[in-house]
Amino acid sequence: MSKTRSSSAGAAKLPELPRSIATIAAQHLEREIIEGRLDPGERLIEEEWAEKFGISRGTFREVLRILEAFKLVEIIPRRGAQVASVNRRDVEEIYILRKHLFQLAYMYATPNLNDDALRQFQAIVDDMECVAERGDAVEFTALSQKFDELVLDVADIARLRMLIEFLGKQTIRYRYMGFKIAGRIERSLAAHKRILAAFKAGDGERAGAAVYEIIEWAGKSILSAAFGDGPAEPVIPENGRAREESERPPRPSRRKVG
Amino acid sequence: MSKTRSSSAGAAKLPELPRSIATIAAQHLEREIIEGRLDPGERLIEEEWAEKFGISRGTFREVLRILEAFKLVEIIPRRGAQVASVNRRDVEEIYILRKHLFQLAYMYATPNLNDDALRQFQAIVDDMECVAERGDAVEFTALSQKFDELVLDVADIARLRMLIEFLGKQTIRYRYMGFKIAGRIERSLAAHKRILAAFKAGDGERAGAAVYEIIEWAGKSILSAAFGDGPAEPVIPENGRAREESERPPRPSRRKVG
DNA sequence: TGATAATTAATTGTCGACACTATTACGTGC
DNA sequence: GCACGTAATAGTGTCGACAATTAATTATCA
Repeated sequence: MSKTRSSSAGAAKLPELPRSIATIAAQHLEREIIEGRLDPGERLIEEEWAEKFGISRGTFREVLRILEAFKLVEIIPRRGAQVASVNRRDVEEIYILRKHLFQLAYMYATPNLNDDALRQFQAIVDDMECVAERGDAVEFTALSQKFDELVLDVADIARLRMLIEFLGKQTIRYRYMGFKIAGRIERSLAAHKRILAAFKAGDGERAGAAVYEIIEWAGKSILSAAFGDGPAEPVIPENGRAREESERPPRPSRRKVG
Repeated sequence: MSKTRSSSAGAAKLPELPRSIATIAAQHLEREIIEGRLDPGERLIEEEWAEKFGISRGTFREVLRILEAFKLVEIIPRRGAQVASVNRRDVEEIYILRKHLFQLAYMYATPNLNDDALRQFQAIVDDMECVAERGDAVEFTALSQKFDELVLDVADIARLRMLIEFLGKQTIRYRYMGFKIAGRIERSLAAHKRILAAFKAGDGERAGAAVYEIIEWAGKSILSAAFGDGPAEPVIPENGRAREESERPPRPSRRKVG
């Protein structure tokens, strides 16, 4: 539904340009990584995966390059590729940016809202309310994402969507943890109600502030859920400042087990 | 100097991991595109360029994938790659985001400032003042970029830098136009003085507001310089909203001339 | 027994070739 | 002269093979 991104009206019917095999394979591997079926740091052996996808190594190499650009895999020259790992600091960073970017999206969306869009937002919030009673976290998250998607459609800044997607892909693994966080649904629902009200009032500032807050809260929750509490890793720079490679699997071991 | 990004202290001495040939070639082609030596829409024939770089087509294909991720080339399956084109709306978008992202950078940098960093900023502004008297736009721009780089170092949010770079690469072609804009140096110099003062006062808000303004102004100037005035292309959607592919070279013609 | 050096195996880097497709150029009929 | 269909050609899609390099294993020596 949000896949084709043909949000509102039964819009466009682009010629649906054929996607290259590399792109398709990239999307598949991306899902594997994003949805956590592959562990961070896990090696991605070209021949192995090429065979899995039924493509040649050369083509799979393109796949790796694509995913490298999204920071989903790390390519170490002459040593191979591995699933990118995300440490605590990375998640902190991403959530800092995420909250600001969504704030922008919601702010820029507001003046573009029309009655039709407002109705759609209202419908989603209604659904949320319904789902919240059941306590269905998975479905609630889907609705929340639908809401965000629609906002991005309305904001109509293609690159803003790209930036958010770029960051989002790197944290979905962790966002799934959000399911279990106590009070998440209630908070999020309340936030969305506030946002909807702000939308109706044409108050972009307030809408933006509301997402900002809820994302900030979500970020903190996920951080403590995933990495335990404490104000970020102690981060004791060796010489002034050199976090960077602080935490990394010792080295991709050649054989899985032996 | 800003190349190695070893900002302040004579930091780190990472093993300087060897870069793959594809990465290097990608950087070269990137420069060609970014610095405007290749026209937007120009076809990039694999064999041709592979030979130019002394690499094989397969490797150049990786190059194309890398640059595609940065939106510097467009790959149309079964039809080939071409230098990405940027229309007026793209530039508008990019500048909207650019000003917000830099605002963030400057805001987040402020609390991290120490005396050493402040001295460096002071030095750059001094240089700027000097260069401004000569009216050397090129050198002034270099200093301005150095200033930005340093801010990003201090802000210390790796992904913020990435996002800014991502957007920046797509507009350098146009930013060069900024050289010629009347009053640019004076305005920019004044802005940087304000920023420096804000930094010294530890006032991130003010610093952020200052960059925001100067970038907004720069964006507008470049827009009118590059595309003429008028409030964005008329953008008359065919069916609700479908700008997207509005303006694009008719199709990459097979042969250059005939 | 522990450390170091030679050997072996696994995996990446790179290339050249062939198959396939889309675009152009040409030719035929109306 | 124009529309349509057909042949030629440029260029991409894909593959398999070989060379180079790194990491793991074994052998050697103190």
